[in-house]
Amino acid sequence: MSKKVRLRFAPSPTGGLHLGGVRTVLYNYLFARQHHGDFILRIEDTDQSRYVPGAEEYILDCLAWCGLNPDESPLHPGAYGPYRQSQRKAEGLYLQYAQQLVQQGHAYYAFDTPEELEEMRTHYKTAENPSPQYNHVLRTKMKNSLSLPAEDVQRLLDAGTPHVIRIKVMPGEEIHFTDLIRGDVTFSTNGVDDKVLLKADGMPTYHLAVVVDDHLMEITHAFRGEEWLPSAPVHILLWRHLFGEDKMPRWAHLPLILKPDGNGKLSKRDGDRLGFPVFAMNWKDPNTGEMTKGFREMGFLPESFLNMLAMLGWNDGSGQELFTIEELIQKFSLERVHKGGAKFDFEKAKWFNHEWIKRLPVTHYQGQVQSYFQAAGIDTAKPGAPRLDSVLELVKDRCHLLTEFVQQSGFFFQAPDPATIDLSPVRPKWNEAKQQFFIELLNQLPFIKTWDAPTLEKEFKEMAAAAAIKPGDLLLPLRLMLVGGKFGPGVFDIAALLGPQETIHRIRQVLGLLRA
RNA sequence: GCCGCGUUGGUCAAUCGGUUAAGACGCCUCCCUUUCACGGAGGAAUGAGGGGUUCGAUUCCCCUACGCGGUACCA
Repeated sequence: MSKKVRLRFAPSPTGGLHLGGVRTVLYNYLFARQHHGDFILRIEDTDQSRYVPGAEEYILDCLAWCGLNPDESPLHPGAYGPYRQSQRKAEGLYLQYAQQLVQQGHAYYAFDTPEELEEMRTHYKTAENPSPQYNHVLRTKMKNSLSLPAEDVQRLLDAGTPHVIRIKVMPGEEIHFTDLIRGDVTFSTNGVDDKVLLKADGMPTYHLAVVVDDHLMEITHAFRGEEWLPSAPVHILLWRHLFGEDKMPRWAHLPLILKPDGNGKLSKRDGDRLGFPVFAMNWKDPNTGEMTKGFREMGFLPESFLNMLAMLGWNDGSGQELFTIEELIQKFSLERVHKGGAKFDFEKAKWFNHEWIKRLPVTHYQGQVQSYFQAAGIDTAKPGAPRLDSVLELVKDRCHLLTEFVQQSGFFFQAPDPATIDLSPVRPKWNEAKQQFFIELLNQLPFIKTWDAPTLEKEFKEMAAAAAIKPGDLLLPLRLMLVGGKFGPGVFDIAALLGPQETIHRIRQVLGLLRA
């Protein structure tokens, strides 16, 4: 009987949730669900200097919006708590393992101050080696329990001298592991430095924490961004010394999401610069007060957001691009995840959203659209107004973003101001015959027995024929009267939803202007 | 610099040694629509370079180039 599959997403609460982070969550979630396992959220708040209030709650909110709710989290603890590393540190979880490593001879105390480290780096920096590492050769020249006499070390320790614990990496060894996406990856320990495991403030670094916590939480599979690949050997060494390499979770290093122009990781700045969101939801930096737009507020459906992210680095090989979350759970496979990074394409993202707007029932997103109307000061519920769902149904084909419903259908609820309508497209060709036609139309409209689009169209065309005017010459004026612009669904569909009273009212208003 | 990982159209990408190298987004043309879209039909556009291996390489191997990531008491 194999162990239950358990995966974790371990963000540090330092700001908005990046779309790459959401994709990592998604892949975690899909894999966990597919294997009937657990998906865990663990907060990596080991850097107190980067603590941002509200960030953790924000991450939870983003996951909730996406529907990627963890089975265990700080809010819903399971049997493996606590789920914040700061709390785990308070329980002394990390210190004991760090000390165990020192006792085993796999780690050591280092007393170098930040200034001394800085000095070392500038001192040993050369053209060939711009970033000297605290490693097996340099550690002999530094202040640590390997270079200092035992008595000195004990004295420093007794005096409470600030110190860190570093891993002791032995040179000349090949470390390799099998990445679930990349296959065999090999490193030489010669290039691995003596990473700090436990900081002077007693907090573990990511390196120690991720290993200890993954073990204690019985994580079986660990997905993370490709930027972590270079530190994998440190984690493997730690696993070997602490818990046994065979107990280590299977690693998968996900490809990066790149900026659309040029190269490099997609950053919040790229979004600002190019005009698209990078965070899942609006994020307001509590320190600067700066607000960064999110996909949700930009008018994205969680269904399309996830679908789009899933396809950024993965496909099922069939050419299918539209997937429900259930289909993704069923079909997702790490073997089909790309190795190379993918440039983010906002146009394609909007296409996904458009597809989902079309395929989902409008009632599914009516609430959110309603809030956009509200924000625009448009009351969709005033007496006599068309039903919002009918309106949305009619215009959804032309909306890529939920926010576009306002521009596309606002006129249903708020009559265009006749004074501001641009009548120039019809004015030059306006004549007495047309004027008469609309006067006659106004007279006939109240007598239409069945107020629906087909009937209206039939009546309208019959009248046009009787007046010997091409219907085409009358449609644009009618559209301008009802809509206020050259856009929107079929005019008769619009009139049908508007109802007789409002239709007549709008025609009359503008007709008066055209006569002048 | 060093280490690691990558590299099929503008972008996302299929192909797991033999194909006219799919499909999608975007772009262009046409049709539909007496608005704008949707939809439909077409079109332009791709294997970084060089060596091997092989009857045959986009596919396997090596080198080069390029890109990215890492090289913190940040994650």
